[in-house]
Amino acid sequence: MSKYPHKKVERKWQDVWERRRTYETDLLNAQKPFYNLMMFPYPSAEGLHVGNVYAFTGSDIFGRFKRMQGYDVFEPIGLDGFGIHSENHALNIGEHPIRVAARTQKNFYTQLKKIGNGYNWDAKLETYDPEYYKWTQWIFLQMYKHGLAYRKEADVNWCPKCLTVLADEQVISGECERCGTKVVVKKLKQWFFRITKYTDQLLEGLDNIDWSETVKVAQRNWIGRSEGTVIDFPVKDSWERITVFTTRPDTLFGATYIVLSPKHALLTDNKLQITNEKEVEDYINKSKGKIVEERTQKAKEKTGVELKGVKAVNPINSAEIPIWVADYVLGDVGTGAIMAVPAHDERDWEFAVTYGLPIKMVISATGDNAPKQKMSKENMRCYTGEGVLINSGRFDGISSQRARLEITESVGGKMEKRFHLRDWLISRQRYWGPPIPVLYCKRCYSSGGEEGVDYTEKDGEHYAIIPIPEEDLPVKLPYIEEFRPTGTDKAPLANVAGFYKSECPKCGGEAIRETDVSDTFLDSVWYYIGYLIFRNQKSEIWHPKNGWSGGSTLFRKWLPVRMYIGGAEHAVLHLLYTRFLSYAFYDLGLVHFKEPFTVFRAHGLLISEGAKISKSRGNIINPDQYIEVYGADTLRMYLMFLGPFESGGDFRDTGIRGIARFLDRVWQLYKCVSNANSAGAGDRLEKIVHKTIRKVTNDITHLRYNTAIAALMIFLNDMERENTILQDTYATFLQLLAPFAPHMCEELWEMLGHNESIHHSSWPAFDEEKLKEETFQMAIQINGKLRDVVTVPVGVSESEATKIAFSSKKANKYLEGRKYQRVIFVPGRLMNIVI
RNA sequence: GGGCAUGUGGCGGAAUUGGUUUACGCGCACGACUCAAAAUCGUGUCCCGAAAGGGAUGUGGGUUCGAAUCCCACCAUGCCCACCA
Repeated sequence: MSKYPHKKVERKWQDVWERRRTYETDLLNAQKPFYNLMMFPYPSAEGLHVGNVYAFTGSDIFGRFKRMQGYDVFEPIGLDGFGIHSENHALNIGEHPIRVAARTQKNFYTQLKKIGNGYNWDAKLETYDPEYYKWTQWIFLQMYKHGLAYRKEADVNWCPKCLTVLADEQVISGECERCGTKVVVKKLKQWFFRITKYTDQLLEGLDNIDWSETVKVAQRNWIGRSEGTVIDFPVKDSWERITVFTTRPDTLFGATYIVLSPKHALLTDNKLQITNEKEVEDYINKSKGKIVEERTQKAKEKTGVELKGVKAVNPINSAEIPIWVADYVLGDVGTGAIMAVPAHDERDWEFAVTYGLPIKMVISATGDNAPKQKMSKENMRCYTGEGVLINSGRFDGISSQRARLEITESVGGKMEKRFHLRDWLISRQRYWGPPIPVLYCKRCYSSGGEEGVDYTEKDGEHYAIIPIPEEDLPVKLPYIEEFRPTGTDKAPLANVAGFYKSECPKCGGEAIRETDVSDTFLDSVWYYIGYLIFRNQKSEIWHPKNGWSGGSTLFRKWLPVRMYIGGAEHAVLHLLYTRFLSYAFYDLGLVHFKEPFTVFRAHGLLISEGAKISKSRGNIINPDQYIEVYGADTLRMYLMFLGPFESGGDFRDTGIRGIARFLDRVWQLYKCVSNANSAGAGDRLEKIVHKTIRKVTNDITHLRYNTAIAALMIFLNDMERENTILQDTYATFLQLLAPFAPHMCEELWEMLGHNESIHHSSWPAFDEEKLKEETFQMAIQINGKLRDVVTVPVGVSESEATKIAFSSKKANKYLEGRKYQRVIFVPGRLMNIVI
């Protein structure tokens, strides 16, 4: 047989699979549904990179395995093509996003087909398809109608390069997640989703889902639960009081001053009647313009201004302490005000040192935390740990922990849980997204007072918010030539009169449309449901005016997703938002489950030559060239062989030859296959067959593809040592290899005379009985060191094993006739003589 | 600064979860085939040592008959988050 002709074989089967609809699933009549989902990609200019191939292949192997185990596998694919990412790319190359999308879509699907994954192409979707985003808009309306979407003015993150607001989750270390530009704060009216209503549920739900632990931890951290106390500090000679939140009420005696955030409500209209109003106002204005990064930079010196002519009173000891305003205190964390305890908080320490404010130690470190030398003024440092109270009046000597409760109680404080998670800002002042489906009507505002209608202010005028009626969806994104961001806080659509001028569906009067579009992550919160809807979109039941009522049978059969595979970088973006929406859908009676993904596994990161794959490093790897030279099967297997799927791998193309060699040997072995089908007694390969079935089955189940492939290599090595191979043995081998190398195995399977696809054959079963060995290699150790290895019968007794061990020449050399203290016998494994 | 990982040959990585360290593959060396090369096949390949033997899982300690695996400290690398009161 000549060399394996990968091009011919792969093209042949890709065509046949498509023609025979090998991987399409009858969603309504499936008996054993298994929804195998992979995160759909953002399309980019270069098309698929090898990292995508890595992720998709790992997911596809699992799906193929489940299919062979008898499940009806639903494995859909689509494109997450709406959003800033795609639009920025279009801007970069100076082409309209609609045209870019059309081109990349074609390219992507062609590439995806060449990898040979078993997708349900019938169900494919693109988020920029109006048939898709009419549902994205419908979801917005459901959220709005149930009070989960609202419009409010807030300090928001603004990216000066992308010229749009960003969600908190999209700001990384003060920089825009997409373009790396430093983010500034702006006060704008924006649309939010009320994710904070689900804080507790989202946190608790994590305990009951089978997800990669790293992602759960990331979500817990992002939700950021902290327990503390809310304490009121009265303002001297005033009715006002300053409420602070602290996790360390035990340090209350050490509070030597109060700090208000520049955004604190008490600072407006000089409510505190301070004497240096002008100075404070200047400071507030200055801090407003600061970019987020400048303010959060740890090294950055802290600044602030004292509020003159006013003092706060520490409720525990009636000490009068100064009040400051400083932008190291954030307006949207806690209560926007803190009690500063410089002796026990690093930020307060830094600030107190800068401005010469008093520092009072109230916690003394104990035990292991205790300082080696006695603290003096000179070597004094801030201590943030726990300890015993000092300088705290009647609380002296008690532990931090106890003091938290007792001090809280004695000042009438309230224990409270606080969370870092804040509502999700979903409006974007961009073009390439689904228009938010609401109208603003002036006349409905004037007629006023109607129940269930919200009012808002826009450009200084008052309007009623009128949701677009469901039957009018989608609100189509119009094609406009001038799609560039405007540079103001308005979206490009705000310049398109033909779009925003509209008629109020309620009163028939003039109304204007919302011109912002929604965040990309809203497109992807429901796509796993979208695949089911899309598959059936021709039916009349699938119209937004009917909601999802037509889906209950389908939803119950297929959801939640049984296996979801994707990147861990979406832990607090896509994965948290999706859980949130799913909880909301449940409450709105739209779905029957709360958690959307029963199992989620984060695949590892594929790196190249030790570095993260990125355009700037110039180490992008295009899979096409490898598919061209070696074939898709080889590339698939090579990627999976690099290391455990969940830890990623380093792509060095030297190793790919090894896999190419392996597959070619599998191909060559075909000529050694005998016509005989059933094993005679004493088939030397019987044991390895069953061993490999067990190993590969177990490894695929746990996504340990690298060791599954190693086991198949061992199997091949053993087969090659024989002159002839039984047909059954070879067929079993092909079945085990099929999820990894689907094209070649299909071809050889057909050559063996099968008419049905190998991918619909049943996964081989192993027989425990056939795995039983008669003897094993027993290790003989002396004091835990290996001295000899002997072959002994499997059921050997301890006394027999002891006899055998002591008769070992090698072992005896070390015993030198000495008496042993005892022996440790591990059945089936070893004998350890302790001397 | 916080959280989470990881550290085993020249390299990617195995190790029945506390029991024979280095499976499988790459690379390398030698050999076969060839006029030659490539491809392919075969043999070998943790380190020191002529051998007997000894030493090795980032470093140092501990628990144990026995530790890559468990505990403590330190070092290094990677990822995520970060003025969260």
